Amino acid sequence: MRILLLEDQSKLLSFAKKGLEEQGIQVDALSDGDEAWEMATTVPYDALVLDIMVPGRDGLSILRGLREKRNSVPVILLTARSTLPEKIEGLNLGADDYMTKPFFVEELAARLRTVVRRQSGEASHLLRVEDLCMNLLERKVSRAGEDVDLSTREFELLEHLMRSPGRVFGRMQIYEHVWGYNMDPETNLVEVYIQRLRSKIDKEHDKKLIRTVRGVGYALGG
Amino acid sequence: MRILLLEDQSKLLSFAKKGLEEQGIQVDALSDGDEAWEMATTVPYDALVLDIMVPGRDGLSILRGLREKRNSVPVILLTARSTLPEKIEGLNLGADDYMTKPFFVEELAARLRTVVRRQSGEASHLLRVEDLCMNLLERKVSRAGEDVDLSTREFELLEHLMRSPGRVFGRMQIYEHVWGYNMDPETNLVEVYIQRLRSKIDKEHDKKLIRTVRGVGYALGG
DNA sequence: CAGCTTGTTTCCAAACGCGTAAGGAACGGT
DNA sequence: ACCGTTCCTTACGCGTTTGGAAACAAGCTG
Repeated sequence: MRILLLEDQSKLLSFAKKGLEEQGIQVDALSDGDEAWEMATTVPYDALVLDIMVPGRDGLSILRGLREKRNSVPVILLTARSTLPEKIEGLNLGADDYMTKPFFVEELAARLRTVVRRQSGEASHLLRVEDLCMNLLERKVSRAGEDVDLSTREFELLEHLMRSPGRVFGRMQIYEHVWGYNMDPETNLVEVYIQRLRSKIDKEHDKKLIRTVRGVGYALGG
Repeated sequence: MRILLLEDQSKLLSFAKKGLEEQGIQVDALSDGDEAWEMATTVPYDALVLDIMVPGRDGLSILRGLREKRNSVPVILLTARSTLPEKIEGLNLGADDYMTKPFFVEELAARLRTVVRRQSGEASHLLRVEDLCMNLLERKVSRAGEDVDLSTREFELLEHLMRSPGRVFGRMQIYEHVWGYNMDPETNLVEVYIQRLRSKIDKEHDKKLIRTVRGVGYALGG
């Protein structure tokens, strides 16, 4: 698999390149948007990973340009943790997934693989676990066909759980992904949000989707 | 998996310990280098995570000492973001990896697994002995297809037994791995938990998986 | 068989982890 | 600036888990 990686923080760039290559993914690492556009339009990559904010042409612009040219190469966007609205814009433009920085290289690799694998299939920005559906593009969630509305945090927490159905996540792990890593280990925020999710998702259904694993954490389905 | 974690910032220490333990990694957390040296040279850890700057013996010194003693335990060094030269020195001394602070506990866990796997060829997140299955990621156990639920300790004990099917473990050995080192040798906790496991796993099945070896200890299957 | 050692089972109090409610701070829209 | 929503913290009750101990059963040995 060969991909293009566009990211202007040189440290992150080289780190990610190295990490991906260890996992057998060929990486062309660039830090300039114009060069990236040049490459993306001439080399047949299996996927692109684009930071939204870079010098030269930015990631969104490149994505837009490619889609206008009917180029359907899978694209994963990188955004800073704060910029939420752009996520949606990116997905509307035809991005296949996004990641917030900082991220785990392992996870990026995993998402690259899924995004490339399903290239031939369909259902890009849809997550489903049993009768629970999440549409990343519209940022909507439904259980058994009925719409459920969630706050931003609730949504992100659920998204994280839905990305690996059945897998148990520890609280710290959830913190790190959903909130960021400077969290007070004594708080019980995760419990609070799990309870809110439950009240919206599991409360009026027979089958409970959110599972507690005492002393460890939570999992969805399975 | 059992590791030693040396780090002097108490907050980070407790945070990381908690996070790693959520992922099924047993952690002896220390903040003093001399103690760490003491432990590292007496307990057979699967890996060490050493901060470079700590009171007492520092991380690099411990690493150097171990390698001089031909001890090849995997070591991951922790460094402040700034200190670049020391990274190189650490790797030259035989460290297996390093991480800059601050870091995601999850990533540390991932690297620990890689580093340990590299060392001893460990496998997937699925353990199976006869018709008994354990899924480490989902933290679920089933016997003959039926789910069994276990408390944390029970799970850890079973995991330990399942990692070496057929092998007989002495009580002390089980203590050390499942509970930790500072245990009262007069108690019969292991027996109690073996009994609890049996009642959940062997009780209603013809074939008993947990075997007692009189005067020695217990084994699973075989 | 009697006595000793070793393992099994039962019981209980204390500690712990989780769920939940309530209140205040911060945010966002009008 | 106001109001409603979202976010985070704190605190408490409850059920489970845990570790310890002690009674009980099963093997060995002389």
